[in-house]
Amino acid sequence: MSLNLQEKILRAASELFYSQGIRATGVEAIAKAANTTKMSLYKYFMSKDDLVLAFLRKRDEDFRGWFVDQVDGKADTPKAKLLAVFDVIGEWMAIPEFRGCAFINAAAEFPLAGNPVLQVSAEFYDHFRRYIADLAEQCGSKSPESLALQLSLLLEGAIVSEQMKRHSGSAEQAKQAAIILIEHSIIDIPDTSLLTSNPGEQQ
Amino acid sequence: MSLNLQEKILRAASELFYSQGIRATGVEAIAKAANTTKMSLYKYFMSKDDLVLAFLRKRDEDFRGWFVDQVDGKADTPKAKLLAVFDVIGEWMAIPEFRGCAFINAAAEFPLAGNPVLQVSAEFYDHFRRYIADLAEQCGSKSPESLALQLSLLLEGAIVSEQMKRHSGSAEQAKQAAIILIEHSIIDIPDTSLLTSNPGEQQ
DNA sequence: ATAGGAATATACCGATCGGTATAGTCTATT
DNA sequence: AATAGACTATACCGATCGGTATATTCCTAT
Repeated sequence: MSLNLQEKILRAASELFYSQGIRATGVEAIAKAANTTKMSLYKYFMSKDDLVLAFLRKRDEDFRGWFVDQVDGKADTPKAKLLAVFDVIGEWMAIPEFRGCAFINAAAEFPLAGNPVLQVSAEFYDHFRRYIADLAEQCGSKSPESLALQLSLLLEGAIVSEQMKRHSGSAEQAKQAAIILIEHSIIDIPDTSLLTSNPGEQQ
Repeated sequence: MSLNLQEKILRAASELFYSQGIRATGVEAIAKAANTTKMSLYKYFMSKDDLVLAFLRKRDEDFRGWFVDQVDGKADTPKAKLLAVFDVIGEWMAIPEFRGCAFINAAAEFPLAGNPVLQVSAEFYDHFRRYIADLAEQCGSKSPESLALQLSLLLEGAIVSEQMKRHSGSAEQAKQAAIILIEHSIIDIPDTSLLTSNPGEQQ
């Protein structure tokens, strides 16, 4: 029935961190939202920074688990799953609580280079990209890593775009672009390499 | 020689806001960085919020101006410019001061729906997308708005990706994807519509 | 019944926040 | 030389920050 106190605190913190931002959320407000006090909060978490990392790590697990389940519930074949990814993101972006990606937001709030927050955020996207790359490989993509990175750029772009301006069709456009990129990565179309910007400084 | 005091304050604020984050930067630190005091700061700016908006609006102007100049310096034809966009972003992301997109970061720090910060950030990307859409139209793209949105998703994705993990080749991959999308948007390849995720629930 | 640990309530700490009040310094114009 | 206005220096305001000390209540296990 009632949750572990530690989990209650973590849940309250997670919701506030995500909805209001991390720096904008004080520990007093977290304790109040969890129906407890700062004393108990500091019994389970050494510091606010510790709580922030716990939030991000749990979010990493939860989101990826939820995400894979959603995709699996929508599609069976690898190629269909690769496209369903964009539908799942699109549905996520449509919920009113959507406030962008917790990891991108956290990275924006804690810019210092060696910060563990940045590290956890980078790991999340590594995991995410690995998931996409595996699907890409099962599709028969000729360079799964490249395709995975490109698709993840579309996804991240759609998320931050939707965060700044809601309902601008980012997810649909991302999916349309993904269709083209996926198809192009699977079946080769040899005569599209005639596009060069400045032939002299090609890298 | 020496700048307007108001501009000196705005410059100091801009650098600190961008490098450390907005909430993490106090007005006292801004005044100190501008070699002045809080009193003068509050003579020229009504509040910190006012200063934040001034920072974002100036950034909007400056960045877009700088960006267009860079692109124009790299390419002549619309199509070449469309690709040069990715080179410019790639070079920008390589400088050590790079800390992501000021507008995405600001949006992450001020999540409340009606916040003017969010509005200014959305306007920046509207302007940016318009610039891309104009180039796309001059290229003969069949749907310049769609292509522009797709390309901007790639760009925004590359920026946040590079912010979380430096030197992961985001800009190059974004450019490779852009080449395919641009080519596909200009010359039609009719037989790539055989890609459907779940035929029953197509939206 | 009672002891012990878990949780609460509350007050406090020093530091910093955004913002202001007041007095003094400097320089340019007359 | 005097005056005006821009700028500085500094102290202060109430509020809030992350974090702690202390004492009390509550529940459970023996």
